[in-house]
Parts: sequence; structure tokens; C-alpha cells
Amino acid sequence: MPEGHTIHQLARDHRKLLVGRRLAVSSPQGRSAAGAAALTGGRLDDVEAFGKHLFYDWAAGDVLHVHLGLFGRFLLHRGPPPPPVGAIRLRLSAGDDDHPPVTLDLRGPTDCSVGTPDDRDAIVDRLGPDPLRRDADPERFIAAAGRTSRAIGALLLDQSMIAGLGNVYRAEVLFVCGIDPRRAGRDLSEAERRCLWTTAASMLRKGVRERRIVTVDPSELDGPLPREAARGEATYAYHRATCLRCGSPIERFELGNRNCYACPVCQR
DNA sequence: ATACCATGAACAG
DNA sequence: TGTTCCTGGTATC
Repeated sequence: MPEGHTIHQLARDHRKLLVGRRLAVSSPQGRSAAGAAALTGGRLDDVEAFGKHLFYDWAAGDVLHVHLGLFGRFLLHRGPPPPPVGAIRLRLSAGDDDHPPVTLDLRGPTDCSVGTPDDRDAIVDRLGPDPLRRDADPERFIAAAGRTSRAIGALLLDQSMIAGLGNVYRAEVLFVCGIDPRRAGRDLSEAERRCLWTTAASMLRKGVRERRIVTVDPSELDGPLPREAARGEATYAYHRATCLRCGSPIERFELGNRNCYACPVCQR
């Protein structure tokens, strides 16, 4: 279930577990991880998240790129590496030093490949600012969104406009800002575009802290809290039949090749 | 047993 | 715009 918050959380975890250690690298099912095994024995220098992309920097200069796509996930094994089961695209193991042994198995990624720092730069150059990064420039998104006739609901999924949002955050950010997803970017006021950025940033940060997508502020609701809302797992509009705030039927339509959800009352 | 759907994105034309 | 690749859970027969 990876949107940007998951990727940044993974980078943080993997940094803590693996950076500075010499790793064994293998790809039991070969395929996408061409050349990964050649990294074996190298030391990992850093793990970087940018939008939905992960970059593993090896001391020798190689950069391993991982994109989870819709289905990818990492599984962590503590202790000696278990025998690989099923389609494991990449296995990273550390166990040759004083630290406890750990193994990370990667399954189902859209991309897992070894490249150079230039390859990494080429990927990053195609991405818009990532609200979870300190070096993000919000003005790039705010300006670019104001220049296009494309629907704002499509722009928020376009990783070259703003990096890290997926379908859940798209629906919920637009809801909180009270904006209809079908409005053209250039028809939004600057204040509205700024609201989208700051809302996205705070939602993503909360997602990293809580290790899950949390978009609902329980104190703001009129009616009684649904059980999911009390646990912080509810959404206002995403994948709902009725609006969590006002109870109106949620509209569902295709936008940016994905199902988009919006409240016709709360989002003008 | 089979179909479909999902928090993603590249590619062809 | 349509097709294709990933995987796993749920719905449908």
C-alpha cells in the first residue's frame, strides 16, 4: 500500500538497519534485479527516498533503484536468512559483523535495478518537488499547477508535478482543501494551490509518523465517529459511499486513469 | 476455480 | 487512449 509516506518510512528503517554494513545481495528469481548480486560484499552508504522512489547508495558508487509500484513490499527477517520462498526479486542480508543479522526480501516491485548516480539523477529530474523532503521547493508546484488547463485531480497524481501522492492522498487532500478534482489547475487561486501543498505535506508527515494514512481529524466531525475514524483509519471521501463530514453521497468518476472520489457538497 | 479489483507507472501508437 | 507488468485479497460462480 505504498504512497510517499511508506517509501520515506522504509528509507528510514533501512538506513537504520543496513547503512554502514557490508551486505550480501542476491536475486533468487533474477529478472528485474539484473546485476544486483555483483553488489555483494559492498558497504551501503545511504538510503534515499524521493517521492515513491528508493535509492540505495553503495560505497563503490553503484545506486540500486527500487520502485514498489502498486504491489511491491519488503519483508524483514531477523536472525539468519530463511530459505527463499516464492518470487523474491531482491534479498539484502547483513550478518557478517557484530550487529544482529537481518534480511530484507523484496517482492513484486515495478522496478529494481542497479545503475549509476547519473541514472539516479535522471529519475529525480523527472519528479516534481516531494513535500517530505527538506530540499523541496513548494513554489515549483504552486506555479506549475497554476499554468495548466489539466484537472487538479490529475495533477496531484502526476509525479512530475508533485512527488509522493497516490490515489488516497489525492482524494483526501482535495477534500480537506474543499476543491473539486475536476477544476483546471489554472482556475485555482494561489491560496488554493498553496493549501494543496501544505495539506499534502502535513498529511504525508503524519503518515510517516503513524506508519499509515491518516487524513481525518476526529475533533472536526459533526456526527458520531465511525469506529474506523476513532482508530484514525477513516477517510473523508476516498472509497466511501457517503461523505464522512456531511453524509452526502460521494461522487465517483475516473480522473487520471484512476477512480476519483469527491463530495459534491464539501468540494465546490 | 475464476474474475475482478487495488494506495503505480511505463510504453505503444 | 489503451495495454501491459507486478501481487494478493475479496467477490462470484
